[in-house]
Amino acid sequence: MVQIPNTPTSADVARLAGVSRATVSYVLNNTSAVRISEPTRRRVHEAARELGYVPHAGARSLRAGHSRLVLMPAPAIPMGPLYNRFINELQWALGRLDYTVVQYGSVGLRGDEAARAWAELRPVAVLVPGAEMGPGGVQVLKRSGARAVVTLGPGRVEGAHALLMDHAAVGHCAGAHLYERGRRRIGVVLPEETALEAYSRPRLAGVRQALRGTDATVTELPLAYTEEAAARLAARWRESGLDAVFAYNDEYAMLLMRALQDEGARVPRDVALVGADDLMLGRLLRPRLSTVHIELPSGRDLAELVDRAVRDPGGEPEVRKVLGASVVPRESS
Amino acid sequence: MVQIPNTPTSADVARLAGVSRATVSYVLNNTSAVRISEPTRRRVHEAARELGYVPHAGARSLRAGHSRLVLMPAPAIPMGPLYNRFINELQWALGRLDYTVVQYGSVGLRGDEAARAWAELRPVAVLVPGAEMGPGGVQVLKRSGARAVVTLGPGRVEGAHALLMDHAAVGHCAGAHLYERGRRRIGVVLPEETALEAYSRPRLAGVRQALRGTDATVTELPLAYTEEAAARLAARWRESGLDAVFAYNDEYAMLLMRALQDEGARVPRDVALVGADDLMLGRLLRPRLSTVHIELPSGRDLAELVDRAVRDPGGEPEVRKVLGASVVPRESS
DNA sequence: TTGAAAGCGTTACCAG
DNA sequence: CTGGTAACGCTTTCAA
Repeated sequence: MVQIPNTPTSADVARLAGVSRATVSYVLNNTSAVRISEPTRRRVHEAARELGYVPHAGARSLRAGHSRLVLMPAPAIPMGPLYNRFINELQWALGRLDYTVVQYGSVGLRGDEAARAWAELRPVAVLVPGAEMGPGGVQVLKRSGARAVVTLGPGRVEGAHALLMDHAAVGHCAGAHLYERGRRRIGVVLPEETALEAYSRPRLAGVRQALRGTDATVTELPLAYTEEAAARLAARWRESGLDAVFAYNDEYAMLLMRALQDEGARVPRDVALVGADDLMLGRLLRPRLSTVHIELPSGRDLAELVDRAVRDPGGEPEVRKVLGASVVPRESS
Repeated sequence: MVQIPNTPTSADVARLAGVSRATVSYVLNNTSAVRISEPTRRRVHEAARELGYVPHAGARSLRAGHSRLVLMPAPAIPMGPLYNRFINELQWALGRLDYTVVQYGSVGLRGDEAARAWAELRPVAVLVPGAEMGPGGVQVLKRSGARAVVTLGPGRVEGAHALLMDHAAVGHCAGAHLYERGRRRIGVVLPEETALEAYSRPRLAGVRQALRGTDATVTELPLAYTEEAAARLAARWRESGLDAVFAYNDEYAMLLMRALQDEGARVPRDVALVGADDLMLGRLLRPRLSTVHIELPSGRDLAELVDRAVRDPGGEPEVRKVLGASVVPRESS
């Protein structure tokens, strides 16, 4: 007998086990309201295994009126090992709570167009990193059944829970640290990649805030992530008169440190340098790179927040500050 | 009149527009087989916009018998900027072909258990990076309606298309290069993180293959990604008698180079060093780090392969070698 | 050109 | 304890 490779349904399982579809559902979902005899259970499980039966998530959520799907737009730019660990932890924790976590590539869609695409999947919750969603988007998602929308980013959005990742704190740390070290003419590297502006602007603002009311000055230093750009920036060094730089993150800091050293600048004597993200590689430079260590929330905590929000969709949107920043002084500052 | 925030269905749109559900479907899907009057189309679109109607992907695919969902398990470990760009390009290209691409966190599931979880979403195609899926998994996916399963990894799996990313080629390059440079006692760094074994083993094998039949020797150098581990390895340097190292990738190479230099070893005079991945940061070291540049396939090509496979599910599984590797000699070798 | 109805795979209710 | 049945939202014949 040739197996037709049609997708087996619960009806097929029922037929093979000699029971009704309802019974199959009861057995496979361990429905506690109904008691099924042990032999029957065994027959059903056996049949399901034999056919390679896999339930149809779409049909299930159609029937149930809601899914267990948690949608998380994938950030277009790689966010570094730290953020990656956070995401993995979150996925794991949500998995433990029996949610299905899925990352949706948001490339090419923008604004509320993206929200509509996501809404088609009828997620029960949506986690939005960055600042790419407006109130309209939240509206669309909630209207289509999302019981919780959580933003992970610099600001809050009407109707959504917010995990405030205030990158100004990162800049603030760095600025205060450099001031303490006696630096007064401070440059701040701004990556030219526009996708990073959502983070670089707040970090710059943080530096400014830390130095407000002091005699220190802040200079913006736009920089593309290439050796040539770094060399050009370093060449203008002496005339700029800066005595310190906060370099957005460790990668830009490493790039700039090299270029400065090639120009003959002594780090930290002539110019202090601070990065951010606490990458392993920063420790390999000579001098070792000072950096701002960033603390993300634990994935378990966020998973709990999501779960609570899903269970109580009416509750007030929760707003929580979650980004910890602290200077790790090493040798470059 | 208070809007009940129930998610609007096509029936609601039909009611508001004063037409039948069928008409709504025709209009919103631009069905060419049926001609709908312009005023009606307008009324339907208007009603849909007003209600914020978003179609239910699950219901649609239930009816259609298949989805437009392409599933891609997200690798548990960050794969670097190169791989990231490849993924983004792929998503964009598949999006152009009207597929919905989704990354499924595979954390905590393993083997065919994962395949079953994926199958619940009834994807029309599955792209599996790494070597985590066996023939059983492919079977499960195909049985549940997947028209194409494509593996991106070192080997091929029965029943699946394969984009062979032969990391032995990376090691081969490096080995041949070091031999050409006159090195004969060659160490190969093997990261201790087990998740990387799928790549480090083939790279080691490639080095071995490049040196087979020569007078050169190959020594395995297990190394954890910490400064201490690197220092320990470097301390055993003199006695080991090695004159070259292929360091798995640029990050491990940078770590080791630093440790070796701190031990007083001169690079490349005493020991040549080659990394892989061609990271920007490798250029910042002194000496500049030699590396193996890896060329991934274009996302557009893969998107086309997927599309073809979906349209012709019966076709022979396609097997294609797609990983280009070439040495970028700089100053460390 | 439009409408009625069937059916995709599930599960929950209600009879037996 | 088990089975029939209806309903979830959508598309697609078929009939008007």
